[in-house]
Amino acid sequence: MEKRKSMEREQESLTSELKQGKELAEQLMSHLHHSSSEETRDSLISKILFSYEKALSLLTGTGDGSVGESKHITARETMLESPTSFGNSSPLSEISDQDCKHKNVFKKTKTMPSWTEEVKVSSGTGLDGSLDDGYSWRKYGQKNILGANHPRGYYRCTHRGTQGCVATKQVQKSDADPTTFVLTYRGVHTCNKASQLARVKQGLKGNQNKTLEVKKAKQFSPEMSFSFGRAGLRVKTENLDAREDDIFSPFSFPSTPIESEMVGDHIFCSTMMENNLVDGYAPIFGSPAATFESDYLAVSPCHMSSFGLAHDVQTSESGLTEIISAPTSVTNSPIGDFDFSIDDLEFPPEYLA
DNA sequence: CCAATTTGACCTGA
DNA sequence: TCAGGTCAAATTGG
Repeated sequence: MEKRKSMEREQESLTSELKQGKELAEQLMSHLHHSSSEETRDSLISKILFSYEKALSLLTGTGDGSVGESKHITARETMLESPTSFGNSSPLSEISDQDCKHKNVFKKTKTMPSWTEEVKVSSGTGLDGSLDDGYSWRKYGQKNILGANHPRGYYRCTHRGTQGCVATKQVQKSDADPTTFVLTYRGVHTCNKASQLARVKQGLKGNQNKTLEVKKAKQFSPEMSFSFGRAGLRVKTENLDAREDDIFSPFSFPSTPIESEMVGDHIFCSTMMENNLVDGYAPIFGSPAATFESDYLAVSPCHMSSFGLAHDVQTSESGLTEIISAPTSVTNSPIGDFDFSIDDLEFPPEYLA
């Protein structure tokens, strides 16, 4: 019961930090509209970041240390699928698994990494189901889920047949918030596209230390019911002119754990997840989370982004959960992107499709 | 014509 | 037995 109290306190602090972050963001927005001095804006941005970092530290327990639930989470970590089934294991092994499919389909998916994302789209954008994450998916099924108002769509990588890519994802509209989609990714992309993306991403730079921090935080999400997203980060650009294409960028999720950051935190989520899994059930907080893929990690500090409560996002298989929310006024240029923009990236042609 | 989606049947694990 | 996940034939769309 002690624990519960401390959790409540912690949540309060967190909420307050997040609120503050939101307020600051709003201030910033208004400053933007009134073309205030750059200093003012910078200062606001710094405050916002600080606020989020603080919130994050509350989550990770690296801050005031009031986070008492972390181990609990760690324990749950073991729910993650066999670390040897992916990550540093060669994708080929999975492919060969496929060879002996027939009846092994379910087994296979069970041994795959999986994580969940909650994507909030602004209403009226009609983006439903088209949350482009850079990979091409092919729908192979849809099911009504018990207790859910909306059906769940099942997608697999288009290159499954040609390249044996085993990545799959599920998309389901949230009951609570129809503008939110819960995406559950399973498996690692082994298709060319995956490596292309990886290469592109490799070109990005960032702050690795922060990345690790984010990673640690992300590890929490599934257990603590906290989700991370960029909502709070997207402090600005009320630029409603943003085209729908831009809308997609916030949704450029990591479709594969093998990938690292893209433009947002969600990506390392996958990466880190993989890393941690690869580490076996290594201690989350002490884990360097630096394994084979760590070179890809390149994230700007501000990707600490925001978190929200993800009540309904808990996934069965210990998926990582994150909320990526787009502000109602669709925008681009999340704060974390100051170092680069999507436009700077050379996406493979089909990526833009 | 080919690739993607739809949808009911089927399979599996709990 | 049932819910979730996948298959695959039929359908649709470019």
